[in-house]
Amino acid sequence: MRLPLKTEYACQVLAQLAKTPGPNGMRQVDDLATAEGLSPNYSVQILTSLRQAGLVESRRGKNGGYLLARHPQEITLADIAKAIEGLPLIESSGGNGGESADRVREAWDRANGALEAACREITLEELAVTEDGGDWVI
Amino acid sequence: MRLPLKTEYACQVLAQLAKTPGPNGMRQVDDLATAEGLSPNYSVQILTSLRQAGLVESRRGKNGGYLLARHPQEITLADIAKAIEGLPLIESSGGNGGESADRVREAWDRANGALEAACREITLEELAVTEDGGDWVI
DNA sequence: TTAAAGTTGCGTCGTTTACTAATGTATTGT
DNA sequence: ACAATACATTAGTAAACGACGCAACTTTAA
Repeated sequence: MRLPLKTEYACQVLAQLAKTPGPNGMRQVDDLATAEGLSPNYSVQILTSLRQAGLVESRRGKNGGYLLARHPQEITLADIAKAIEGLPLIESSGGNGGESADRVREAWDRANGALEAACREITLEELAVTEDGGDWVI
Repeated sequence: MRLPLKTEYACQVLAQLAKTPGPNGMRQVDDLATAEGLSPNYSVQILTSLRQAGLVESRRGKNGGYLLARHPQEITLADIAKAIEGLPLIESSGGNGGESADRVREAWDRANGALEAACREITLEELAVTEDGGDWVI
């Protein structure tokens, strides 16, 4: 199965935000989009999802922009994927009434659980490592 | 992301085969398809993929059918998914040249590794438990 | 007040998925 | 040998989904 591009883009945009130091590290859409090779229009839609999920905050009007809602260590791949796609990460389709359908679904549910656990251990901080070691300040 | 129906169906068909006792437990397409609520035609395509991956064997002609190529304990969700979709289980899309694209991909590669490991621990035997405890004989 | 910036919703085009159908090929009972 | 049976392969297709682009609206700083 393919990881949705939107989820990948969300990770990139957040990584970019995480590289912006300080609690007032605000960045504008065009800036983020350019740095990650995305269209500004689509980036907006992604950032909107992230805001609705509480991962970023926004300021409107002149000098507006986006900033992380919490420390990069407190944002995981699971959070990001949930914000974009919702949980579960792997969703099994309907169930067709076949004899083994329920058992198959249970098995994949367990696989999904393992994936989610792994994603909860991978934080935004790892995605935002910059070559000069510049780091987030409280 | 959605687990492809085809993968789910493959699990169901294999579970059905695993319920057929004995090393000569052969089943015909129509039989398998009916038990799992699938169309015979589509089931054939799935079974063909499974055969090409070496998970089942087939006999043509009168009294033909399908049977497992090895013991249910030796067939895992990872094997099945690989047969239908190929590895990796989670494939990240291209990479757009963005600043953080590589790091994001690495992170999801690790998540994929965890998922694959979990899928290697879930065997066909668990999918084929029958109420009367009837079991596979060598 | 005006220009800059985020917000929202709609539309659309291309790809993928989940099939159906038709035709081919191998095996076996008689 | 032959016909019935069952697997094999390929082509085609309709619906759903993903990945955007566009346009109109709202908020805010200067």
